[in-house]
Amino acid sequence: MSDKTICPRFESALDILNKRWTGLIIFQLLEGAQRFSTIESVIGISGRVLSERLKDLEKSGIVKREVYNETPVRIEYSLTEKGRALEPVIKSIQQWAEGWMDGESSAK
Amino acid sequence: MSDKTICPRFESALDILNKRWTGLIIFQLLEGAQRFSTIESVIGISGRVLSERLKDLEKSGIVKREVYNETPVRIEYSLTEKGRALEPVIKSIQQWAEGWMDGESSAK
DNA sequence: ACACTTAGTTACATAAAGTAAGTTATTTAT
DNA sequence: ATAAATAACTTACTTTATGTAACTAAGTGT
Repeated sequence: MSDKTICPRFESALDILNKRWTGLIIFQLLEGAQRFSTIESVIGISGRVLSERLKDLEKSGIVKREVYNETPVRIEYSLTEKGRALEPVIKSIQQWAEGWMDGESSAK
Repeated sequence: MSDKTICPRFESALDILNKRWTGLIIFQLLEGAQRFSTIESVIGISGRVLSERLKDLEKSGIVKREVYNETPVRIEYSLTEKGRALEPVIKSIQQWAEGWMDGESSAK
C-alpha cells in the first residue's frame, strides 16, 4: 500500500530480467530451442536454479516447454513471441558491452 | 581454465547489469545526479546494498561519486559516459515492458 | 554539551543460489 | 532378468547475497 514505484511495468520487467542467469538463458535461447542439459552445460548454471528459472520464465510467458516422447524423452525450451521480443534488449546490451567492456577485467 | 564462456564481454556486462537493483539505480541516475538518500528512498533499496552497488558501479566506471563540502556534506552520484551509454539498454527494456507487461500481475 | 543531518558501516537474520546425491521412466547391455 | 545408462528433474544441505535496524563520523545550530 505504500510501495511507491517509479514505473510499474519497467520494474516488473526488471523483476524478471534482473535475476541472475535470466539474461544468459534468453541469450542462449535466441539461438533456437534447446534442451535442459544443453542450457545447463553451455551457460554453466546449476540444475537446481535452471529448473527454477525456466519455470519462472514459462510462468511469465517468455519461455515455452515442449515434450517429445522419444526415448529417452526429449524436452525442449524455446522463446515465445514475448521472449523473442527481448532480442533488442539483448542486442543493446551486447552493443554496449562491445563498446565499453574489455573482455578481461571486470567486476567480480 | 575450463570456464567456457559463450561471449566474454556480454557475460561480464551481465555480471554487472544482472545484479539486483543495478538496473533501477541506472534508470534513476539517468534523470541526473542524485544523492545517496534520494536513491535509497526513491527505489526502495536498503542502504547496505545501495552502498555496495554504488561501489561496484564506480569500480566498473559506470557511476561517478562527487563530494561537495557543504554542510551537512553533499555527495552526488551520477553516470559517467560509460554509464550514460546504457540508456539504449534501459530504453529497450522499457519498450519491451510497455509492449508486453501488464503493470499488475507478474512474477513475484 | 546535546540534538540534527548526511552518508555510510556493522552485526545479525532471512532468502537465494551452489553442490552433490537421489528419483522416475525408459532403453540398451550382459 | 538384472544392471547400467540417459534425460530431466528434485531433495537435502552449504554458502553467498540481501534485508533490517542500530550505530558511527563530521559539521552546525541551540
